[in-house]
Amino acid sequence: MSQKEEYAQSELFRIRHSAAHIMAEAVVEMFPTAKVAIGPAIADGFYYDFDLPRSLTPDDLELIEKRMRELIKQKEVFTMRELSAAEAKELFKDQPYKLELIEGLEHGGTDEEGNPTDQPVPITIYTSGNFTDLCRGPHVENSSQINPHAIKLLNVAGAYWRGDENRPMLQRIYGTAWQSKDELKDYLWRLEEARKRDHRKIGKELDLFSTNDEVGQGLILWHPNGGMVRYQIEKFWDEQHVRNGYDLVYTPHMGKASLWETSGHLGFYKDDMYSPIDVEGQEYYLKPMNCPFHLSIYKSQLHSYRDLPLRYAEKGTVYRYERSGVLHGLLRVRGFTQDDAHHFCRPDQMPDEIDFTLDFSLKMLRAFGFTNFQAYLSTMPEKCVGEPEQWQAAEAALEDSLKRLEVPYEVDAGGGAFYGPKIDIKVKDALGREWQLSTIQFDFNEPERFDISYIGEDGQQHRPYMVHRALLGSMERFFGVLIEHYAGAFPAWLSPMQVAIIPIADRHVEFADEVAKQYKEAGLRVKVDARSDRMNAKIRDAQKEKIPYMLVIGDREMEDRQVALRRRSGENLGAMDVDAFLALALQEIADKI
RNA sequence: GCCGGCGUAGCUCAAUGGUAGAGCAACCGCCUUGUAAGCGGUAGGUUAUGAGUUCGAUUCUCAUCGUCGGCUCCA
Repeated sequence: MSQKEEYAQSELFRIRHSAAHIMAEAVVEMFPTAKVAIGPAIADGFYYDFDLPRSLTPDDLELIEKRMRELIKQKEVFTMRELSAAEAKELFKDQPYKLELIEGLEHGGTDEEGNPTDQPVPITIYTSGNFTDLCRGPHVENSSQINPHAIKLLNVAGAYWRGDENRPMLQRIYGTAWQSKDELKDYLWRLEEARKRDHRKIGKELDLFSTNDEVGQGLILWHPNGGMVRYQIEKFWDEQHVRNGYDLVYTPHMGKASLWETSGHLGFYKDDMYSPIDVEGQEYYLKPMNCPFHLSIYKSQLHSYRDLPLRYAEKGTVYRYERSGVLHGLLRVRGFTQDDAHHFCRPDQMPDEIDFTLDFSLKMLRAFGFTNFQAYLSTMPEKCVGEPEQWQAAEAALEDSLKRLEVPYEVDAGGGAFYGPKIDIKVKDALGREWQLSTIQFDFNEPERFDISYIGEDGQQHRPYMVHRALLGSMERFFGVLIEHYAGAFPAWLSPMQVAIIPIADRHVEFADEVAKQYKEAGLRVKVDARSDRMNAKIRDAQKEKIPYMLVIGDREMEDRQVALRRRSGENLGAMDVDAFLALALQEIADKI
């Protein structure tokens, strides 16, 4: 059973779903002309969509929440009744959204949660207190099972009816509900913690990156500190790729319209691409993907079956149109650098190639401190290109690799792109949140379109398998996730500044400079805080900058040519020889801790 | 793009229909310091941009831009 199904059957799910009804009751009481839409339980809580005569304010939420507590205390009983479509339509005659749902239930279509239903399903209503809702349940038996001190309304947001931007905009109230007050407290703490770790906030505090009105939305400026982190990531990435049989390639930021016609992007991806640029009467497009260029490199010469597999890797910067409302810090931008690669292999190499790719992917992610993975295998959709045998072989290879490497996974049957099946890997961060990073996708479309081939043992042309993969996803997104995972306190190997040397008084600065010079020559990123401030102030500033090592130098240290090490954790290791610290730091950096 | 909120100094935030103030940061000076803020001073703003209402707008209205929470989509 998937996590989702398990949740749907849990007590907590019923509590949240019921809380949504109680909330609707309170809202309808407050706005008798309200039209109600849908109100499901979701991860960590619930929501309900309403069509209301005016916009809700935070004050309204408080009133509604207060009223919910009163209603809960009235021990409202949830009673279910099945009825005919005609009866239901009469009952909800003033509720257009409900009528639409009833139509759907009657004829098949989609249910309350948007899942397709093949055939007419029984129509049920639930009544609690003065509120009756079209609903298939399940609910708690009565509202005393909802803990009035474990619910909280969180925010209001606009939401289209059925998620369709051509339909009316409704007001959605999000709430959370738990079994105990402590669980609620814990959840609110997690929300607060997430706010503190927000990469946009930390990005500003640590001067990592910014965006700028004049530059444009969704375009990231990497400041020196962020740039250093990125440089370290990329250096490691390059080394690992070269060591693992990749060829590094570099390709342009734009290409002629004909290239994108060949690749098919102008057919199926045009909405995500920017308007063409006119160059001497020819149309060029900024690249939304790197594949056509890698395919063009592949095509630049003949390939023998002996040359395969070939792996072209590139940190390729792409541009995709994103609607202004969806942009979000580093996580959703308009220009970003994918850590992209395309593998070309023979059919007989394909399973090993997938094994390699998944294994390499996990090793890379582990190097950055991620240890919890969840994979999603998406298989053949109804509308697709390629031969069914190819799909089956590819899906089998993907699934076998997941099993062999013991990655927990769920299958999204029919969820693949039209051009091939894929594995998406999500990592869990320090707060237990999931982020999608890696993706390993087969592509049965572009090899055809570009008509790529290799010469087999038989002297004939054969079509290779092509796999598209990104491990970190994009540098921007990955950086955002790293910032939140570490709350800005990067491991030493990634820290923009690794060592802060803190002379206690002016007379120690000269020795501090000497030590700094030695460390810099050994490859450490070091600064001397020579300001005339108190040592305490310098420590405080270094802590706020999240510098992993602080070295205090006073009379005693200078006398013995030592440094007193204080770690970012607050741990004070006392004085040690200048060389001893260097060895320690270099070791920890090499170990990526 | 759409619905709603927000936009005041580098940062975090005050204030008012009569042209703005604090803390931190910056700069200058004093202090020469022992594991998370020593003290004093100086400077810094066309209150996002544009238009309108008004004797007067930073405050009210509208538009634009940006941003935040969502819808949709995804790296």
